[in-house]
Amino acid sequence: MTNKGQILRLLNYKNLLKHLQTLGFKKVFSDNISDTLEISSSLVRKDFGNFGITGNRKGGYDIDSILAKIDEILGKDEIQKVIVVGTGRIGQALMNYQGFIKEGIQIVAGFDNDFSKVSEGEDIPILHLDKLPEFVKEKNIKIAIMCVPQLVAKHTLDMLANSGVGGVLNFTPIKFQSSNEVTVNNINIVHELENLIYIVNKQKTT
Amino acid sequence: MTNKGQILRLLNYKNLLKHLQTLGFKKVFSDNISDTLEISSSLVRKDFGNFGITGNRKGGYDIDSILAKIDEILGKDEIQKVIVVGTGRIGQALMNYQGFIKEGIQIVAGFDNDFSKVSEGEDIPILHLDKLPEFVKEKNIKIAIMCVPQLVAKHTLDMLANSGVGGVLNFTPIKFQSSNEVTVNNINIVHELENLIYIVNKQKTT
DNA sequence: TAGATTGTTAATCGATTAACAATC
DNA sequence: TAGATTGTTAATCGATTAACAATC
Repeated sequence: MTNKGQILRLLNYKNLLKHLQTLGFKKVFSDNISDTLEISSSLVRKDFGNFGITGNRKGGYDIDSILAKIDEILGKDEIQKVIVVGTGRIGQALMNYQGFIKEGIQIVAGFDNDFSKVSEGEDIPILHLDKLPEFVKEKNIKIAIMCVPQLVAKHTLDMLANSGVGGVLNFTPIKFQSSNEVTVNNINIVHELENLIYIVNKQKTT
Repeated sequence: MTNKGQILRLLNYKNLLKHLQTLGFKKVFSDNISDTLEISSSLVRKDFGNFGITGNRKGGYDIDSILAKIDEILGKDEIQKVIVVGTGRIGQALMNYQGFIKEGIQIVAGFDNDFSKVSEGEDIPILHLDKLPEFVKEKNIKIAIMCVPQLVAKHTLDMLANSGVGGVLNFTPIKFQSSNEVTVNNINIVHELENLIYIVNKQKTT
């Protein structure tokens, strides 16, 4: 019932509706949403239907109710603890990214193989990789962001899976498949950029 | 003819084939590729067909030829100059990311609104945002990575489009639509993480 | 009521896969 | 030749959209 893009779409609905809320709107029609997000109003209504969000014929949907329902669907009742593995530039940038906390995501620690990076006293401590399995088990960590060098990516992923992490957001250039133990979502920044370059160059020649 | 995921798939083929090349392989069958990448061999052959990559019945495909062809398709003959707009933690991490250059992508400058960030003498200079339009025109920049705060994202995108940039890789949380002037590819890290959290939490309860 | 919007079913669309003839 | 793989067409699949009855 839930297809791949549906949750990402739900998050877009959420962003838009929160914006409308700050503008003082109470009600919204599927048409309003479809105009802004450039998808059909049918899809908006279908998504809402799939997730049990109901409206009033003629009256549209109540923004507060949708937002409450979306948060319920996403399980926003408790803070999600996330670790960052690999504290190079990108890892550190993500550790300190300010956009997570208001979505209920808390980066609780970084991990690195390099002892000189270790700094246990900080707000968000950086611990040595050796301590990862114990930390994950003790704190019941389910989600990790992986920003390690390509060469150790496979090994790191295995370590995460063996420690009980269930989901990994993978920023390394290696594309991993999800397994029974661990769901991997791959973000390949170089590929995204190359794809964009391709599109732009094609446009130029058309 | 070229559909949305096709170029990203081509980049995955490239990665795999380069790996096979280092292992000493000369030939590859569509079956080999499909096994590793978890797509059907039909799709591999169809992609190759669409891009004019031909093989030999029985003999498979020649790895060197495919790689040459892929680079040709991607337009890898000249270095792509890219700028980074917004030099916060993520912007700076991307400016210094080592993975770009071997794919022919060169970050030529960063831009920031904050004068204290400006440092023109560096390897990759950070210039003030005011100098962006002139820089883009002079150096004929077509691609920008945008990592500015949400509040100035819209304004920055407009500035980029007006300056002649044709493609923007957008890391801000605001989802922009592509227009006639500028193609925008959005990467929303928070949404990717929330999506992953959703998947992992659902698995747990199933 | 008349008009407008939801909820839902059927139609469409596009991407992927299966199947198989051609052929090396 | 016999066997295996490409190249390509037809079938399938899933997601999105169109359409419209129900109804506020």
